Amino acid sequence: MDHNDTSRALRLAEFLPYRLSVLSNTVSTAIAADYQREFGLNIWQWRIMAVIGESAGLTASDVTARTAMDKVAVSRAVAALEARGLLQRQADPGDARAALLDLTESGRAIYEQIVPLALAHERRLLDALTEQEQRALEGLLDKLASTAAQGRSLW
Amino acid sequence: MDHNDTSRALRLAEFLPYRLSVLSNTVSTAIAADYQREFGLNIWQWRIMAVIGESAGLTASDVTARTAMDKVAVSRAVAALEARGLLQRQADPGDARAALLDLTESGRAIYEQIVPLALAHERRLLDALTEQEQRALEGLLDKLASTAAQGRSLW
DNA sequence: GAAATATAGTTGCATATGTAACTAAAAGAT
DNA sequence: ATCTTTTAGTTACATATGCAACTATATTTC
Repeated sequence: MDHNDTSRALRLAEFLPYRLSVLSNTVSTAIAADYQREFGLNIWQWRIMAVIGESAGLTASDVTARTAMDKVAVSRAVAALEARGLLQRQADPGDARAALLDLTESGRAIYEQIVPLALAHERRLLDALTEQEQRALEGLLDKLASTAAQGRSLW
Repeated sequence: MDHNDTSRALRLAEFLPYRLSVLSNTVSTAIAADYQREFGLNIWQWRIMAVIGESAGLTASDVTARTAMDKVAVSRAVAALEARGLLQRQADPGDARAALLDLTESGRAIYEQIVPLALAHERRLLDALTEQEQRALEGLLDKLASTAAQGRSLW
């Protein structure tokens, strides 16, 4: 049975999509628990704070495009952040349907606290790899992501 | 700003946990849509069929241990598969609480059809990589998974 | 410059998922 | 042997999520 033979047996533990899913879930769950405990934020709220903290004045649509979240998830997370006073909406002068999003002062304060935590999580993972492996990982993830995304549009 | 400096800025698009999550979701969503359309199975049902197809006679607990699913998810997916006649439970002679799970004939028939599809999905991803990159990926995923899992127990 | 079409964002509803509580059987302790 | 604790699996409930329908504004077409 050849390695490329698609008629070979399938072992779940070795199946790439399964492994990616388990790895991603393990990582995300650990981080999510952390942010929930420390700041009462879920993953989606945190993602939005991350992109707005990085570039203020984006609209919800911009956020949707940059976070791989759907617009409903963005809408809900933005509403929750606004309700908590971490984020504010400003009328978009050029488009009355849209709103420009910014962190409030207290949102910014939390953002400044989260970033180092997030980077520490990432670092803990990357520290298990050599410099060379880290670079290899970058490249592999890029390739896989673009291959996977391609498929999506073709089907 | 040094690459190892945790006080550096955070860019979501380059943040490893985020990239893993997006990649895993893209892959899983594509596969899930496929299995849903072709066989009416969701990811969890498919995972259970995969492990039972691979080793018949496991209990739900065994499945829980091998699939990184929680026992409630396993219970529900097993119930759904049984209701559709794809899987059957047999009393465990040694433990009256447990049941031994097996694919039915029609379950087995579907299993035989899914395996090549699943492998084709995997192959499409891996074909974007050289042989060497594929081996590197294996190793990196192993390292990351074990590092991530370690964290989980410590926290 | 209407009418038709597309886009930004929200809401409602149906389903999925996670946590905790539960039942029944096993295993361990005294 | 009985009492206690653990384990297998299910059920109930509360919350999260995804999809479709909706409102309001922009954009395009004729």
